[in-house]
Amino acid sequence: MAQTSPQYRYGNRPTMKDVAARAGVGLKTVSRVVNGEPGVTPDTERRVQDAITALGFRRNDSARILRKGRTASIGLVLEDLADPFYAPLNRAVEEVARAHGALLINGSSAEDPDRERELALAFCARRVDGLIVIPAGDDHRYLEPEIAAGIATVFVDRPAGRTAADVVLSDSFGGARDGVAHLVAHGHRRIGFIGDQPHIHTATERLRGYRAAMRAAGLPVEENWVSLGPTAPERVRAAAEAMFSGPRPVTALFAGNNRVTVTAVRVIAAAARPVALVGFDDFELADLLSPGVTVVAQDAARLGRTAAERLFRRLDGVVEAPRRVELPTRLIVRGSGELPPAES
Amino acid sequence: MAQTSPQYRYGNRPTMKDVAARAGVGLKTVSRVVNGEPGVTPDTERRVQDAITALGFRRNDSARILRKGRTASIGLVLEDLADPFYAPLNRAVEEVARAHGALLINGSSAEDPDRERELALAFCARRVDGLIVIPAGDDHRYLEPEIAAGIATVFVDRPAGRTAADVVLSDSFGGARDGVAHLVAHGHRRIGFIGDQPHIHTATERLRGYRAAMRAAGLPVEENWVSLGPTAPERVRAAAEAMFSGPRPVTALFAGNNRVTVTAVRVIAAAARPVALVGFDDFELADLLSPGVTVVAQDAARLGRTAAERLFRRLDGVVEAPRRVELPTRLIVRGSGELPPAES
DNA sequence: CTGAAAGCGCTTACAG
DNA sequence: CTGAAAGCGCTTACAG
Repeated sequence: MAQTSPQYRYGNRPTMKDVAARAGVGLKTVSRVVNGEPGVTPDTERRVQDAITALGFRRNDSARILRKGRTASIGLVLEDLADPFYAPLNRAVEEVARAHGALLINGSSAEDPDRERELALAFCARRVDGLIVIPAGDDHRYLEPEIAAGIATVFVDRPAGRTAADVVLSDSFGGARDGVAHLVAHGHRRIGFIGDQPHIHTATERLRGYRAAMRAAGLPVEENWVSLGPTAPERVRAAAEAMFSGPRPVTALFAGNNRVTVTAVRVIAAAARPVALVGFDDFELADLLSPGVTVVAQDAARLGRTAAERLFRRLDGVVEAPRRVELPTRLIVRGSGELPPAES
Repeated sequence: MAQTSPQYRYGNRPTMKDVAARAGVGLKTVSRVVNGEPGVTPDTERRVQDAITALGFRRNDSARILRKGRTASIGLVLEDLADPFYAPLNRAVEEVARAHGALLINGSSAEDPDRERELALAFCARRVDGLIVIPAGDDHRYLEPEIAAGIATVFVDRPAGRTAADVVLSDSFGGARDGVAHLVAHGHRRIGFIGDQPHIHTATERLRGYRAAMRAAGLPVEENWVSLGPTAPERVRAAAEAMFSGPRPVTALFAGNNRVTVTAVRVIAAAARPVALVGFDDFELADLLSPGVTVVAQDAARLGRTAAERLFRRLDGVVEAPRRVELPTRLIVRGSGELPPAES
C-alpha cells in the first residue's frame, strides 16, 4: 500500500480547485460541501463528495486560517515538557483548548529567557490566538506589541515581568509559611530552607514565607540555614549536608520544590540523625516512602485550567483589566513533617 | 501600557504592505529585509527597519507557509500529555524538532482511537510536515492518503495497524521475558502477571514474554495468575489481592507497566506475606522505596529521539522502505525482585 | 441553488 | 539595487 512516490509530494496535494474540476462544479460549491454549509443539492453534494474521496482531498487549514483571521490554536511556553510537575498543567491546558476547538503548540524554555522569548515570538508569528507562558525571564515587554495586536496572553506559575498582564499563581508565600509553621508546631527551632535560584519568583516567595513563619515564631534564621541555587542534585546535596552538620545543625528542612525534596529525601535517608522534612509540591509515591513525605501541594492541573479558561474568556471578547489570580495550596501530612527534633 | 483596544485586534496587524508604504519602498524590498536577503542598500534597509519597529510588524508565518509549502512543524499524538512516562519522549521529540527549526504541535489521544484519528488528521489539515504517533487504535489506514501526499509519519511505542510504516519500539517481549526469568532465578515458581488492556500491543507482548520465561523454566501458568485490563488502581488492586490469596498464592509479581507497578507496591506493602516484584518501566524514586523496586527500564527519551530523527531523515528526502526499530530494555536490580519466595 | 471575482499576507519568477 | 505581477489554497461578499 506504500504508494508514496517522490514526485507526488507536498505541494501537489489536491486542492478545492482540483475537486471542483473533477466534480464539474464551481470552487465555492466545493467549499460549501467541505464546510457543511447549506444550499447544495443532494446530487451535487454527492458528486463533490465522490471527487473528494477519489482525490484524497483534505482541506488545507493553513490557507483557511489566513483568510479567516483566527487560527484556532494557542501556544504554551513551559519550562520543560519532561518535568512531571508541569505535565498535568500541560494536559489541563490541552483539554480546555480542545473544548474550544483549538490546537496546542508548545515548547520548553529550559529556564532560558532567550529561549522563552524565541518560542513565544515564534508562536506569535504563527499567529496563535492566545499564548500561555510560564516565565523563564523577568522582562516581558517584548510581548507588548503582540498583546496590543490582539494575541491574548496569560502568565502562569510565575508573574510577568515589567508588564501588566493576566497572571495565575499558586500562593507560594502562604504555602511555605504554613509548611514552616507546621515544623515549628512540631517543636523545631532550627529549620533550614533550600530553594531554587533567586531570580525565580516562586523561589523568593517561598523563602519569604519561610522567613515570615520563623519571625512569627520568634525564631532566628542563621545565615547558613538558607540556600538558594540550581536544583541539580549535587548542589542540593551539598547544601543539605552542610546544614545537617556543624555545631548547630538544623533539625528540620523545608524544601522549596519537587526536585529539592527528592534529593533531600535521599540525603536525609543517609544522615546520622533523623531530620524532619516538608516539601513544596506533591509528588507521586510521596506517601509510600518511610516516613511518608509531608508536602505543601499545589494543584498544577487547576493552575493550567484556570489560565486557559482566562485566556479563552479574553478570546471570546471579554474585555477587562489584567487580573492576578492566586490559588491556595494544601498541606498534606504524611509523617516526615511530624518528626520531633533530634537530640543534638 | 495596556494599549489594547477592541478595534485594534487581530486582522489589523500591520503587514508587509503597511511597512512598505511607511518606508516608501516596494513590497519585495520589505520581504528582502525581513528575510535577510542580499541586495538592499544599507540606507533602504534602515528605513525599512524603522518602519517595522514603528509599526510593531511581525511576519505572518502562516502566510509564508502557504506560499512556501513546508510548514516547519510536526505533530505528535501521544496518549496523555500528563503521563510521566511520555513526558521525556515528548521533550526528546521537541529537541530534535527544534534542532531542525520546526515547531511541535501535540495532543493526547486519551487511549481513544477516534480521538487519535481526529488529532492526527487535524494536524494533517494544518499541513504539518511530519507526524509522530503513539497509536491508540489498531487501524491506521486512515493515514495512508496523508502519507501518500507526503506527510512523513513515524509510529512510536506501539506498532501501526494494518499499514506499512516506520515504527520505533522497545523490546517489550524480551524485557518482560528477562524480568520474569530474573524472578525465576531467585527461586520463584508461582509468578503472577498484571498488565494493561489486551488490545494494547505492548501489553500482549509483555504477556508473551512472561509466558515464554515461564515455559523456558518448565513452570506452569495457572489461569488466575494472569490479569490484563485497565490500569486503574481499583482494578489492579483487586487483581493483585486475588493472586496474593487463595490456596496457591503467587510469591512474585511481574507488573506490566508503570501504573500497575505503583499500585502493586501499595498492595504488597499491605499484604500478609512479602511478594517479590519486578515492574516494566522505571520510575522516579523507585530506588528510595523499601525494598527498592527492581524494574525493566525503557529509555523513553531515546524512543522519542529515535522516532524524531527517523522522521526528519524522511523529511530531508531520504527514501527507503518502512523500518521497524526495536530498542533494548535494561534490568535494574534494586531489591524487590530479589526477595526469596515466602513460605506459604 | 450556484459560481466568478477579489483578497487574506506572504514568496516566486521575472523585468527593469 | 528595486519592484510590479502572479499565485499559494482557501473564504468573503456579491451577483445571478
